[in-house]
Amino acid sequence: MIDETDRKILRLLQENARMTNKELAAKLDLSITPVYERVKKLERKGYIKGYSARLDHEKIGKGMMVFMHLKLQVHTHENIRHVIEEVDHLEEVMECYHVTGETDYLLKVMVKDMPAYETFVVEKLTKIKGIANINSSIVMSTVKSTTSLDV
Amino acid sequence: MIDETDRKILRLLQENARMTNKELAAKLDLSITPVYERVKKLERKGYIKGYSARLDHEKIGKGMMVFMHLKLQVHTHENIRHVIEEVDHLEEVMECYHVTGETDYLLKVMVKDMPAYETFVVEKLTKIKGIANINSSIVMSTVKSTTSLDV
DNA sequence: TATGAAATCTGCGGAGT
DNA sequence: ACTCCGCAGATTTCATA
Repeated sequence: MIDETDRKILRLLQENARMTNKELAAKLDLSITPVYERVKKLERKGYIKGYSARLDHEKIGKGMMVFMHLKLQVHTHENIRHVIEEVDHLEEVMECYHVTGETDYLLKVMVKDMPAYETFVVEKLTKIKGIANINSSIVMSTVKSTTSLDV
Repeated sequence: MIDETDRKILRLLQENARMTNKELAAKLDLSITPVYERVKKLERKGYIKGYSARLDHEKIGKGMMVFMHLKLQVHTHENIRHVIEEVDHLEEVMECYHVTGETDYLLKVMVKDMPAYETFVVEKLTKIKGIANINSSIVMSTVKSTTSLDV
């Protein structure tokens, strides 16, 4: 199990994954060695799965975000497996979840702009066999977006 | 503008933000100095917004994810501002978008489990004035989840 | 906790395009 | 002017006691 000090480390590394052990130690009022060992332990035990750079979507040409609700035609094991496999390969699909409710799957899609979105839908998504229905919610603005969980 | 070398750096840092300049240099067939300068430039120009540790949701007690579609009662400027402000403060809300379609806002919510989810809905979300309707999609499984954009 | 060697970071001078 | 390289002092990492 992890204690409050570990949780503080996780909080700080969520905000800035490149913070040095020295900086962490200063904020936690510890010496460098125990911090170093705690971070290694958190990585080893899988609490920390990795470290990512957060990029500016607009600047790198992914200014458009769309949430797409997919409904399957038939819920056979084979059809589900096929759709999942195809969706998984699409680079525009950042996230895909099997959800409860009206629809079966929820996709977060990121593309450059509206023409790119149309191409994605026409050339890729609708070519996948087994999808009965697509309902899209285009993101007009981001009210909140964080990757930092409340540890 | 950024070139192919910069894009490679972005790709690599999206996968592992803690990669050293030495490692980056080896993969890019460059010496350490230009890599160092390019990374600093990408940070300075805002292509890189920061670095985050990716945590294991289950392990840190956020095993349940729910997408919530909110519809507002009235779309006055004042009501919108109020709802946005309240939602922004909720630690369970990881993301909130203003979207097109049937509903007004889409929220990604992360909580420990079903009781925690119920508490969140009853004690926090439904106490916000101005929300007419909530439609929830509970995540049963994650088919795909990546933070790495196709740079 | 503290020490110290190894690795890495980081800024500068300089060369090539 | 831009991007590269190598050098060297400062800083950080990480094993050891």
